[in-house]
Amino acid sequence: MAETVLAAVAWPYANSALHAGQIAGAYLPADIFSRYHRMRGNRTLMVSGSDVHGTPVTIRAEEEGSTPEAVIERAHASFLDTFERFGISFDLFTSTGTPNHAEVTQDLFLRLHEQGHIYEAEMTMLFDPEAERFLPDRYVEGGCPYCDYNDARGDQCDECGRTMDALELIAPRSRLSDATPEPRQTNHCFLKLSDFNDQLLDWVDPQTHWRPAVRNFTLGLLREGLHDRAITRDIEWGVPVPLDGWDEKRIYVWFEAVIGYLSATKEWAQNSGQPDEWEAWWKDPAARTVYFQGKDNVPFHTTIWPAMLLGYGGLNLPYDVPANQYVTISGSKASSSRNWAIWMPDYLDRHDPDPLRYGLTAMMPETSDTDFTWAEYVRRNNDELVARWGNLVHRVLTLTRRHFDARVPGTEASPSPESAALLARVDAAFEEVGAHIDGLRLRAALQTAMGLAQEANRYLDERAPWAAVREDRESAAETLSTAIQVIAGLATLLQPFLPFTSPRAWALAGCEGEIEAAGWRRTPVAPGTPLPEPAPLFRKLDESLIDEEEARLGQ
RNA sequence: GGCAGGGUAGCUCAGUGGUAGAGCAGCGGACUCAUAAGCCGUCGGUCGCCGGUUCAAAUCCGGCCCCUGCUACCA
Repeated sequence: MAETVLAAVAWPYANSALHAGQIAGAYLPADIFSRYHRMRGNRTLMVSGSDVHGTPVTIRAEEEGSTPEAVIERAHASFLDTFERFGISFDLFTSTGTPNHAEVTQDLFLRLHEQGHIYEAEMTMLFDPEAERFLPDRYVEGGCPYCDYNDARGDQCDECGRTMDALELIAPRSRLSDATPEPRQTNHCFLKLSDFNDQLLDWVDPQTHWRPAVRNFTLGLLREGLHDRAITRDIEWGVPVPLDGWDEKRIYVWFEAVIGYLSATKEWAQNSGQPDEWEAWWKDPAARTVYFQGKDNVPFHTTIWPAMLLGYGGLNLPYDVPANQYVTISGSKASSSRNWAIWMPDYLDRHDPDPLRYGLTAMMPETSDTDFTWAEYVRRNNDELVARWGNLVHRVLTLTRRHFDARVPGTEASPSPESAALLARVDAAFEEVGAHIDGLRLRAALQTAMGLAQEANRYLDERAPWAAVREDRESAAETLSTAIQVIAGLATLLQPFLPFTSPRAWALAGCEGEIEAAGWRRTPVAPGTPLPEPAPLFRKLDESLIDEEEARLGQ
């Protein structure tokens, strides 16, 4: 029976391009997962969008003498371009700036307000008298109250690592104007998270299929007890608060952005001409909603968003939040300010998408941080993609072309035991790889598929069709025909991971039509099928690339 | 400080009670269809340290050391 699956992917903040860490953390796993489920014939929807509100966008616009709209338009276009060129197959990548999103957000806000889960209260915030605006904690700097560091940020001291309240800073100053911020009382709406603490504990505790790090961390938060949080701000750039007398304030981004999963589904349904279709993912209890995130986003998706959903009522809670750990680059944490990152637009201008998709999947940080190095990237490309998989395809097809007139060889002989065994292994791999992908064990899934390429190479060496063709043409025909079937199967198994090169391998093996439409199964290729001229699937990379790319880091 | 993850062959890592594994690097071999790729064999580890449970521990328990991340009213 077909399943219903929603891949809800992190909303990137619209003030810079995407880097490889974000891709490995959320977009690539979501894409592999979604491609697999589509091929399986499941009702699959993958959505996300640009997170466009909040202070950083406004300030960026001011620095550039531009407008928030211009800043986010540029970022949004960059995201779309990256997804297109890297093969991240969203069904909808929208933005939190749409009228639909504002509508859905306000509906949710009002319902929670009516139910008493949102209340109003005074709070103290720091106000910059020169810039005439309230300041987020990180826009205030000053002396750290715990150590003697003088340039601590209002949320955390970079020197000693302690977190603090911005009001604790010694001699605070605004990062916008250098003025001394003054504490001011201001009225805000608070989400009563404490209402949901017990319900959330009861819900999270049995989620044993969650990754241990995600579940344990969430249980820790809940056992400490959730604090109510202000969900409005004194800013102009954001979704208006749908209450009388609140014209000067906006709904705060972290409350609003997570609602994007729901509003994006609704937008997709409207676009598809069936406005009620969104309910398939949000109201059918059998539907699975999977939230792809980096580990820094776990609290929002395992406590705050579920609390909002519980308060609203009638909508599905997350099925899983397979948050990934971080990818470090050559041993150091990625950093925009130090330009220590692999920027996707930059990468895609110089390299092919599949080798990076492969490399990131093979080292995906599913349980702990992992380190990306260009040396490992080149090695995986040359040893695994070129030598193991690409070469398997190439050697089989060139042999067939030379000795069997570029057609899938026909054979009278019944398959040898080795051939039957190999085909059976490929067929069995569909369940095995599928189960790994469905369980978000993507490294294991890819390893299983690539292990078959190695088996196929071993099979070829044992059968030696290049020698057999001289004394036992039937045997060579049978071997090559089998190898072509195996290649067709492997192309399908690898399609979720390598969507650019797998269709080419599929076509080289004589398959016709769309690989994804053929479904999650091995497609047989009939004897006599003409084969196209073989061309390498991957380019072997020169070692000099390592030094060139490393030299770019930190520049 | 608290919490979490990790410390296994030169390198990157898999392995959660029963004679230590993979890939790469090194060495050797047979082969020669292929982007000199592929295949086979081999070298190589007191599984962070100490103690405990057990017939049996990398695997369970306790303590300690080291690394990384998180610690949410940043987005």
